[in-house]
Amino acid sequence: MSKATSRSTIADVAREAGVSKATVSRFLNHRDTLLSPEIARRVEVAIAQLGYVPSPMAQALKRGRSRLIGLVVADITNPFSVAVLRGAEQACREAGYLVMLFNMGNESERENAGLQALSSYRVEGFILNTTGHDPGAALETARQGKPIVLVDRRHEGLDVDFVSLDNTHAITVCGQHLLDAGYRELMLVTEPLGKISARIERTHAFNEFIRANAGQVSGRALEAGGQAELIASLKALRARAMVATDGGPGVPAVIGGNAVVTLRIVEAVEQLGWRLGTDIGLLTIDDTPWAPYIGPGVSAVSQPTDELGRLAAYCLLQRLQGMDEPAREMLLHGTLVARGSTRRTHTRRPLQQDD
Amino acid sequence: MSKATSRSTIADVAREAGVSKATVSRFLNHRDTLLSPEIARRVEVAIAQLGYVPSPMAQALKRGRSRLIGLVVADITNPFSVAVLRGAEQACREAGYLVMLFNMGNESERENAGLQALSSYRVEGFILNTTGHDPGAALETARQGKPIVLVDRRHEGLDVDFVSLDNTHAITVCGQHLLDAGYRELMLVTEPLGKISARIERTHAFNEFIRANAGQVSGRALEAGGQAELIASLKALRARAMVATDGGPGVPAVIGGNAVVTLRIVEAVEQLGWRLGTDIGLLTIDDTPWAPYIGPGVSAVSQPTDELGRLAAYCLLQRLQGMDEPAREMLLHGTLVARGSTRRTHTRRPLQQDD
DNA sequence: TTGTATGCGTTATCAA
DNA sequence: TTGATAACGCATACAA
Repeated sequence: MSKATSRSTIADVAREAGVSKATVSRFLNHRDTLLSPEIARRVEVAIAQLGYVPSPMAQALKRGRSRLIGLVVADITNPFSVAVLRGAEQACREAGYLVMLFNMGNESERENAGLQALSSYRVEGFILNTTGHDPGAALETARQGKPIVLVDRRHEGLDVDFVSLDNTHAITVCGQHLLDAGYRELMLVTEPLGKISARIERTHAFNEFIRANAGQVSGRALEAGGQAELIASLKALRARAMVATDGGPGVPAVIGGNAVVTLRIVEAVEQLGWRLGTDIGLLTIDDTPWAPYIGPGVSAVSQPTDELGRLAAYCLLQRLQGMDEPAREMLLHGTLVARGSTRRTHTRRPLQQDD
Repeated sequence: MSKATSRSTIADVAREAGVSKATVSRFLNHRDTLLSPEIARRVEVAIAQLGYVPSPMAQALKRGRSRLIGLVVADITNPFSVAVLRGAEQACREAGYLVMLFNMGNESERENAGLQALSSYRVEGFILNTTGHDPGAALETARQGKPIVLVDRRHEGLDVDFVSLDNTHAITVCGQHLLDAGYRELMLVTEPLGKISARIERTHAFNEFIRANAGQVSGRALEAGGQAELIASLKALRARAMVATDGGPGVPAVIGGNAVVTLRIVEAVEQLGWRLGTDIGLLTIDDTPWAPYIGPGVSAVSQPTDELGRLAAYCLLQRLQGMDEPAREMLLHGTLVARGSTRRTHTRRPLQQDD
């Protein structure tokens, strides 16, 4: 084992093995070729003895390749971001890359700062899950030929690989499920759209669904600013449902655009004293571990988050290996998980005799 | 703006400004002293013109200081880990450090791999939220004089700064609250203890609380393995509470050791058809955004997670600045957030007239 | 097959 | 006050 207080270098190994630094380097990089078995042995034991580990920093400096991938997320607090991070990190690690994370904490101004910080560490490529609100650094990065993969959110004017949930499909699944469950008055609630493509696409898809099924269903989309506004909109929604004339029992349904806004909807429903499912339907995009236990269970379209992260990493790795095809768009389907919040009648399991 | 396809170096700046590399370097590092205003100006504009940013890699190589901090978390999926990460990352960034994250994905064997990977990048210190199951690399790191701060989980034989929730206090707060709410039969449910200090401490504190209040309350701790075992234990608990004779209504209460296990308890309670609060009390350590909306709301002792992360970072930064005091232990208090799950009677807010 | 020498982008030591 | 130069740890072109 090493005895030194600071890490040993390639020079230490060379001295220990009685060879030159170049030989050690060759052992490290071209083990099989260009090396006599005897020397290889000596180097090998020296490395083991000193516990030598190459310095990626020095390697990066010399090679111009850092084996680092930059991951910038808008908000690490969002479970979706975390899940993507997990998948991406794992895939990168398996390919010999380490992920440097930059969390913007929902401050879109920090986007450029993040890219620059990671850029200065010479990361070889980026996975971005950001607003693209301030596209300067990203565009510059792309212009420099550094590969970028966008996850969940497109950036205007940035023509690069894009990995995301198929929002149109997801919303259609939502709408159809609500239709099948007998809801006739729908509302999509999202956080303020801004330039966030996922929210915009979901809103478009929702409006399109309503238009396509105009005979059976009506609905509108809401950008939920404050909580008061949300509550007012829910009341109005229910009022509209009440006067619906096509035979339904007048129960409206809401689609939550993501887990965060869904929690706000749940809060509003609670404040109104309504029961999920019976008084109002609720369906959310992005399933969470706690969704089954809110009220009668919150129905959800589950995103393949891990898969999205892995896919993003794979795309990036392909680009790093020189692939030069036009920008790709990879849309994955979500899967519906129906629970009590979209069942217009449901009973709580009764207390059992032997309990 | 830069016109180059690859980043400009200090040499480019020197050429552009008509000075030597050394001068540029001095401008960067000792701006105020040792520099004539005229030259400083020239360097400044050259830097701006080329969009020059120093290479932290090269700096690290030369200085032996990477300005990198390694953060190893047991499971990025755990909201607690994320919250700590957030706080730590922010504090580090404000101090000019970047955080390199390594997620172990709950595979304790990867602990050494993580430390070594980050170590090879010459991170200057570590923040660890890991099991310490395989202490080799951590001990070696500490021996090399690299500072380590432990968060939430101690490592056997590793005498370094430790930042955590005050588990004894938290459990006492839990116990007292349940006592005040009239529960007399208690159970602490944790995930398997293993070598995880937080779980062990909470269990000890719980047993101690029961002993200290033996006259009023009884209880036991459960390491919840499978879900079936958990359900059986809950039934047994309720049975014990039923026969309690001190006048109470025979309602037991459970303390969930963390958010993850609490969700399992919620599931079990649901499967049993019990109502939270009335049929069984529930109190969890670590508050979450969804806790208010599970049943009548799940009571919690909220951890100051952000604070914990920041504090860990501060401790580490102090060590990096050469502080050489004995290892410190910083325990922060949690705060109780009482909700319906610890109210033995509670009514859902009724449907309102004007809805 | 192995060793020598050079340079990656910086900082620090020396002269000037 | 400024400039030339060596060194950080490594990989590679070239020489042997």
